[in-house]
Amino acid sequence: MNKYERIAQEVKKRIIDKTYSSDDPIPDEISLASEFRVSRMTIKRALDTLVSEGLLNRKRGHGTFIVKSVYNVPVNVVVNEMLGLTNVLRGKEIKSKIIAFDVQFPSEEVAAHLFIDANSPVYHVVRLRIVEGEPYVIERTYMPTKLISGITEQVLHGSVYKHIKEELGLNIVSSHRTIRASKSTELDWEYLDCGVDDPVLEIEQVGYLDTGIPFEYSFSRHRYDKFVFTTVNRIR
Amino acid sequence: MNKYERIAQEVKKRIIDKTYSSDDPIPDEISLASEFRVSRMTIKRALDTLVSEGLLNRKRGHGTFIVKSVYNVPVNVVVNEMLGLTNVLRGKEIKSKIIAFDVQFPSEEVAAHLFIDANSPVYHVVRLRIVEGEPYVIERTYMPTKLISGITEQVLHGSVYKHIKEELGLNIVSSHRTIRASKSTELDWEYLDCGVDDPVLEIEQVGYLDTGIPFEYSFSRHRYDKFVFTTVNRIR
DNA sequence: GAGTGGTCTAGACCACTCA
DNA sequence: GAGTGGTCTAGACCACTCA
Repeated sequence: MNKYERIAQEVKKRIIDKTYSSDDPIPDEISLASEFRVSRMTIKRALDTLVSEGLLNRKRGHGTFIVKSVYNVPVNVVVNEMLGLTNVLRGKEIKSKIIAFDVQFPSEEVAAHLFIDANSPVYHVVRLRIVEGEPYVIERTYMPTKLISGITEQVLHGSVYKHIKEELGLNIVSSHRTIRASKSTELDWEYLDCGVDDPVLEIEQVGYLDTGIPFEYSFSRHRYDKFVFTTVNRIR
Repeated sequence: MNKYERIAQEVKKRIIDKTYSSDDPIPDEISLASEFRVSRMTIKRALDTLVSEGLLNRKRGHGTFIVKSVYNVPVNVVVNEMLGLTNVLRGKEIKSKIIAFDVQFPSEEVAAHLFIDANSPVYHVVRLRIVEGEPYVIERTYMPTKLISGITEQVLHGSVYKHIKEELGLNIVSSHRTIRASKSTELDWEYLDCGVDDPVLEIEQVGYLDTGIPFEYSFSRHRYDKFVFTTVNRIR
């Protein structure tokens, strides 16, 4: 682990166990640098990560403060699903029901999002993910067969992300997401076990490899009464 | 403007006008440092901002690449509404219809989110924001009267954020948001002019001042067929 | 082995806040 | 004026990628 990660972790610990009171600023950067025997830039880097996590708040000329709401941590769920469900819900029992699995030519929309032409085939997968026996999400995913090869029913019953990383040796680095409310459809009623007039929280996502190439275009549909999406925004 | 902001802007320009081809890496950090006559750390800082905007992608030992999807920029809307609608939609005609405006004791939920006790009064405001003649969003907002004083109908017809900044001299720095799909209610049918079985995209938000103190707790409800929320995620 | 980005240093000067 | 965080420098060493 890097110095700045180690320091961020330690400061986070001190915030949570109230070694640092939320009434006063935490120690200034120069003191922290001397305590941890690192340069001030490294302290700054460590605190940067805590600021972006929403735990700290800096005020030039004044100090670095603990965000008051740190203590009521949200219960939410849908936040880093892009690492793959298998990763996010580690330790829970995850099952997948394959609703559709075929290869097709991409629609114009799919081709545009995956940055491929209309003649490059894509996998089309619809899966219901079941967590601890409860229907969790319906995922509709498109992946270029050329880039993401070797998808089988067996892979689909496990983790596609693991297959991409470990079998194909590719690195997933980022995703662009669009979140919307949607009317529920027959598929939702049947598999998410939701009411006919229940809405659905849909997350549209394009996932990118470290090469900058998109590897998946997907739509994840969640029950409106069980899932929310959370973010921290910071004005600069 | 700082050096790193200026450089980020210039590099962004070169990406968009294709001075840098998306097939090759952009120039390495040492070359950029020498071109802009700054240190490598400053280049790094400039590129950091473009990486977090989703335009660039770094690969250690290899180079810095343009994310292919840069060229199809999304049309979306709900992304930085926290700066206040008046700010985000600058130049457009924004009207506000005040549906409710009163002072009340906070519910347990409101008190907890605003970090106040049950005896501290809060403003309770429900506004319909109308942009270019179209209903845009219904906002239900709670603000502690002690912290955010001087709210009047006149302020509510303009920008509350402007009031907070310019009249009260407070600095808004961040917000925590929860996004969900919700069933529409009578209020939505009436004011958002949506169908009885249309869902609504709701954003729950706690806004923070630079002191770390929450100043508003709000719920913004948008038509599901006109609004989406977008984010960029990056795995570290 | 040459070239790349990642981390880190030990300083400097500055802008801002508060007393 | 003392104390704080913000920006920036000119280097160093390292881990990783590719040929």
